[in-house]
Amino acid sequence: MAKKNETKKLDISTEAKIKEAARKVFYKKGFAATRTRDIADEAGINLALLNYYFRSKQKLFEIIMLETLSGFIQNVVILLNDEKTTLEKKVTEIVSGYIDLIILEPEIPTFIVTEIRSNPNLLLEQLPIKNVMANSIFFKQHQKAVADGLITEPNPLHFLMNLIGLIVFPFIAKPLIMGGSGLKLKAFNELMQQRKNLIPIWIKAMMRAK
Amino acid sequence: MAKKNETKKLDISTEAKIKEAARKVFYKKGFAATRTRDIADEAGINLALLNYYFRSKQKLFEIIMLETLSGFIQNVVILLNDEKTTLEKKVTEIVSGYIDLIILEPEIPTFIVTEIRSNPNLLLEQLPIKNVMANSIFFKQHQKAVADGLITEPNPLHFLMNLIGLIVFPFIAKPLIMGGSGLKLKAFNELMQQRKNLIPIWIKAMMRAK
DNA sequence: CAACAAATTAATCATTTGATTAAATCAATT
DNA sequence: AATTGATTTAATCAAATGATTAATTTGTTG
Repeated sequence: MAKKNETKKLDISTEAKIKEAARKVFYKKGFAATRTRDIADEAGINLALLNYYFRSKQKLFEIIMLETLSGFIQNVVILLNDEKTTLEKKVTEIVSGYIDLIILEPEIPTFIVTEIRSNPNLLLEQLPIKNVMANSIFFKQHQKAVADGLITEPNPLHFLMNLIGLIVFPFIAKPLIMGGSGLKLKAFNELMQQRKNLIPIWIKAMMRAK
Repeated sequence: MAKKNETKKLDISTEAKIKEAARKVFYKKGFAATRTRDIADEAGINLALLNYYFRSKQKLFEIIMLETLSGFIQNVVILLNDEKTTLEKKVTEIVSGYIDLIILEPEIPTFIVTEIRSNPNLLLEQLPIKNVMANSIFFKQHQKAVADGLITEPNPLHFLMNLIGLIVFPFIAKPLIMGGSGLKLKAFNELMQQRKNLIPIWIKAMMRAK
């Protein structure tokens, strides 16, 4: 076998081409509906090369899935563990960061939702979100805000579900929203941009409600 | 051909058995990952009977999908067009109705999201949500509440996205939430039950925020 | 019961699809 | 140029899969 670094340029070029094609097709259609031939065509390579570089459709998928999941979730985990930011600041950063990210890659949320359904265990146990979350700065700050009477609902899961839901749900329901309202893509995205300002205001109001 | 009513009992029995099995498997795995043999096994019938009664996997799927979609969406459309209820009452009814419904059939939201991705046009154009929505009582009530200064954000789409998102998102993200928090199903459902009371309070607070 | 249509089954088909193989090409090294 | 190993291709395989067919069973009607 050739050592990777001796032919790195070419390796990266072909291997990366396949990976990018796979990402695109998997994002759009999901694992079950994706044909390895679709990926090969999208990448402009011979079908056998896919198996040459990645052994199987499943293996290739797992690479894409793991990269996507960790990129998407670790993002928020890091922000939630920032000691230097207030709870309020965390909210605005998460909202703004996620909305921008999802507008760039709009298929990711639905991709994650769809594929985790088929295999909840495998993928979730790879990522140590459980421990990281339980000891997060966010949880401590939330707890304190509850103690100080600034937040009514004591369960931080509601806070998180609401925050992420308000951000992500419109993208997941995008086809329904666009179809049901007649909005075009540009108008939809403008609506999402508005939410960068609106969601933090809403969250603040919700959490104080009783 | 025998007329349907002459052998109705048996027809319904077998045909319905297949449909119920199809619903179950499609809900769980989605169209692409479902094998007609899975459905046949689940229904306890011979594979050929599926095609005998429904002509093809696609046709059978479309029946299930249409029933599911209209059941799920028409539900809210009707509530939104009730002249006799206030905006506030509409919120509590939608929240309560949907959460109960989804706890009974937890795979529906993800099923809809997944399958509309593969075919946004076909299915949405079958349902006349566009017209019904634009002229809904809800829209008028919302408009009035904005004029009266009771609601800050004038776009009713934000209202709807927030309401439905707060209800539905936790179910869509259920595997992630349960995996990330360690909650068991029963605890998760209790959390959802809490939200029947919480969401209306939150919505009210959000809509008045500025 | 005879006759006929409907319902059901077992067997099979044709395609699709993920994967492999063997040969060909390319690129670097001597 | 010859050698060697990595990369790429065309052809093909075997299994899976949606669908059909032909025969059998069941049920109804005259």
